[in-house]
Amino acid sequence: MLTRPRQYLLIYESLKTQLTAGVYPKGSLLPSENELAGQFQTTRTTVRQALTELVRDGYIERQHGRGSIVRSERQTLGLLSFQGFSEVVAGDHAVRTTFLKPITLQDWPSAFVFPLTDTERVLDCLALERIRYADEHPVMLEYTFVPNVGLDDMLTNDLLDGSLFRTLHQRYQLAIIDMQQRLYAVGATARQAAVFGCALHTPLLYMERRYLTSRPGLHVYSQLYCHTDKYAISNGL
Amino acid sequence: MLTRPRQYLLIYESLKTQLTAGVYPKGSLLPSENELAGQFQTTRTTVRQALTELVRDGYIERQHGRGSIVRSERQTLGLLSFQGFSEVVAGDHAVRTTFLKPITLQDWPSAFVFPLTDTERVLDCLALERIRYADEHPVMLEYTFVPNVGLDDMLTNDLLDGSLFRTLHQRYQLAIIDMQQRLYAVGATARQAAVFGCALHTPLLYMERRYLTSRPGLHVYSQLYCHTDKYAISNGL
DNA sequence: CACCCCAACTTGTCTAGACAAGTACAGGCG
DNA sequence: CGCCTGTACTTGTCTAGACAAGTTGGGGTG
Repeated sequence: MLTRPRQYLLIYESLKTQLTAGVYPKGSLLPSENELAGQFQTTRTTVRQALTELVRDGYIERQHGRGSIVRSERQTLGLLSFQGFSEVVAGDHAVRTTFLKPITLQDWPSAFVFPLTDTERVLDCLALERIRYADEHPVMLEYTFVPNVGLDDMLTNDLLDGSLFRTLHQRYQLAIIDMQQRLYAVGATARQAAVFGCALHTPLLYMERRYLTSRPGLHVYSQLYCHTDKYAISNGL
Repeated sequence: MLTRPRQYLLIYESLKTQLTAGVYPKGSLLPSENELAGQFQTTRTTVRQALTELVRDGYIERQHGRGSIVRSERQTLGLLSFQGFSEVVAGDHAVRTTFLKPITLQDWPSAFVFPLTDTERVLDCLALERIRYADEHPVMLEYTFVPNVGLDDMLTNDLLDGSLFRTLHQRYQLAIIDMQQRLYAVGATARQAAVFGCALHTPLLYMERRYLTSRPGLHVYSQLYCHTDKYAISNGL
């Protein structure tokens, strides 16, 4: 009564598993149809059926004469993608970051808007307060909190290329793998109006972001206020 | 130098012409694959390639053991979840959607905020105007534009489970694989204030979103206004 | 009449090839 | 050095079958 397993689905599932596991980097090529046919002991037709499904699902693209190109490493990533500040302000603008105050080592804020994990609660945290400029206009006010897992010397060393995420990744092996956020529109407070040079109650974009890292139970948290009159917050659009 | 005409495209065009001319009544069956192979002096494989294209374009459905059915009405099923509205409003809330006006088939808006691809420019578009409610409070005003790739019967058929993305994927093989967006905070206009029942100039979150699909050069576009006083816009946080 | 079973027909899956057409790269030529 | 060209490799199209599996309808049986 068992239904015969369909080969092209087996191949499809196998490749999909590898793709979501990140076995093939984005932009790289899958093995050719002939190679796959050999690996799975079947014909090119059947392999092509599996590859067609992967195209339909958006995992790969195909290019005549070239091969099957991996389109995304992890289809499971959320829709709201995360990027650094320089990729986030729409268009080609000169971006710059200043610190409102030096990085501090402190307790987690009381009444923190994010729930902490048990791992994080027993640690103190690094706090960053930064202003981001596009073409010398202040566009973003960012408060960032990082659990202090041996990051003490970040207090004295500069960030690599000015990038927090690059520093965490290259110097501390903490990779950012996903991001969750809540979005609000709010009216500017007096302090924010002063920073952005705008009127009181000007609509600001307010984001609460939790970045998931490669270490379970460890996150980077950010609260961001954005002045979007001149510059949108974007990801690739 | 003439490129050899591709047989499956000839068959595809021939059938499409007959379908749009109403040669086959809705709900009736096309000639079987073997009959078509005979008519076009080719093999079943080639005929199947043409029929597969017609399914992708939404002209026909296929039923194992029965035949190729000319599209008319459709049933509801399936549970593929994509990041839709219900997952996007933070927390556990009863969500509901209403249409401000019926879905229309129209030209692309003049001065459209999104640049169109060549593929899209030659098509007309489906326009949706929807209000989203959380716990019976209006929280989102959404204008969506979909290039009309054989989606005409979306004008008369309901969305599967009320979900546009689910409908596009299951009924039209259009998978949403990525999203790009620009975010702004803006003050509510009179019209928006009326929809949300808020004061004029209340800060609203305004998003311009481009959804990439599994078909190159085809996108779904949305402009969204969100009232975030009571409900944040979130993804998983 | 109601029911079941079987035959004929349909689409789905798969094989084992062939040739066309696009791509990448090394090697030779100017 | 720059350019072209040939070759190996890739995907795209197509043939001529085979068997599996789902649907339909007719005929026989109770």
